[in-house]
Amino acid sequence: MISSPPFHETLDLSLCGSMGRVFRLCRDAVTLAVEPLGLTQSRWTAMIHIHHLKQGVTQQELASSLGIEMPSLTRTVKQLEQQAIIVRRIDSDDKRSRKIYFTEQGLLLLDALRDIMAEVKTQLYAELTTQQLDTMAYGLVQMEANARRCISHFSGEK
Amino acid sequence: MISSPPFHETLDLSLCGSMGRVFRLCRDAVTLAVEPLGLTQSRWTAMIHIHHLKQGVTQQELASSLGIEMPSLTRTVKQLEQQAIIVRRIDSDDKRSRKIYFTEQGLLLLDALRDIMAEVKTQLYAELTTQQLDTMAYGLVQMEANARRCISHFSGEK
DNA sequence: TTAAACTAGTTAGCATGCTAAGTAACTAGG
DNA sequence: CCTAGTTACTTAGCATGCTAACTAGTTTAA
Repeated sequence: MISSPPFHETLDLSLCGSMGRVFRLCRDAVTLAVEPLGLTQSRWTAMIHIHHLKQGVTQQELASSLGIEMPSLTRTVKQLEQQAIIVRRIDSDDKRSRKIYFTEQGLLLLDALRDIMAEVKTQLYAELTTQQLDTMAYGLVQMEANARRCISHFSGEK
Repeated sequence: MISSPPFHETLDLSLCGSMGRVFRLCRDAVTLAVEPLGLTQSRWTAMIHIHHLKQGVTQQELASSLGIEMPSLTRTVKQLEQQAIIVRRIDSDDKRSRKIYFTEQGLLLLDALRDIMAEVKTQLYAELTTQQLDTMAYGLVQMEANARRCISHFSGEK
């Protein structure tokens, strides 16, 4: 157990630097594993979210699920469409929004992706107990709330 | 306590997506708070690390401390030098390496920065016990090791 | 001692996040 | 019904991470 030095000493330095580094490494691990499928990080992440949200999701909903802004998503969905992994159809009820569906080819790719991800995930969570993972999840949720409060505090102050 | 649903359900979706999102939010919180100082995230992060590593640190050492690659750092130190926050001097013992020092102006800025960061840090860690923070730190260290192993596994396989 | 290998740093160009500002479609108030 | 505001999406351009490939010192070994 790496319990000393404690968090506020180990990570004080970079504050959230460790989180960013671990995030990039995990991302790279998956991206490397799915490389044979020709997907980048933003593309495989989006595919997984589309799958969980069910097909016919709007870009707005997808962006929100991914926790990114619309312009960031626009680029990714355009690429997925160019690769013929998804198609976008204008919603007949609201012609502003575009609903996303997997193509047949996209569905095949999704299956392959999910198999590989299950494998990688096991490796990334190795040596961590469910309880530790839960504590981390709780901490992340709490820090997210704290950060949002902090951001509105400082931007309101301006 | 947000203990249900557990980690592997809440975060399965994005795998490390939450981490990335929280990381970006924390970063934005600090960057917003230090905005009056005219610093971007990469610049204030580098300043804090230079401070902890002591002046005269090489770019190599700094990049390693930040957990980023040399080319990423090159851009940042160049900007810090342009802003007259640091100076770089060629090491007389090894003319390839450039050692980094704060200017007087840079030291003043550093003090202001550290004051603000102490404040923000308190807000970001609010509602989290030392034990929870330690568990998170431990988890991050473990996941970092897992990810590195995973990456070498998959790149070796090619 | 001199050629090969390594190391510190740079440059160029990609991936992915963002904000600001624009367009087109929908909604609500007069 | 028309204007004003809102909403979904796009475009343009910045910030920061990366890899690949270069320069120029340093080290190693024949």
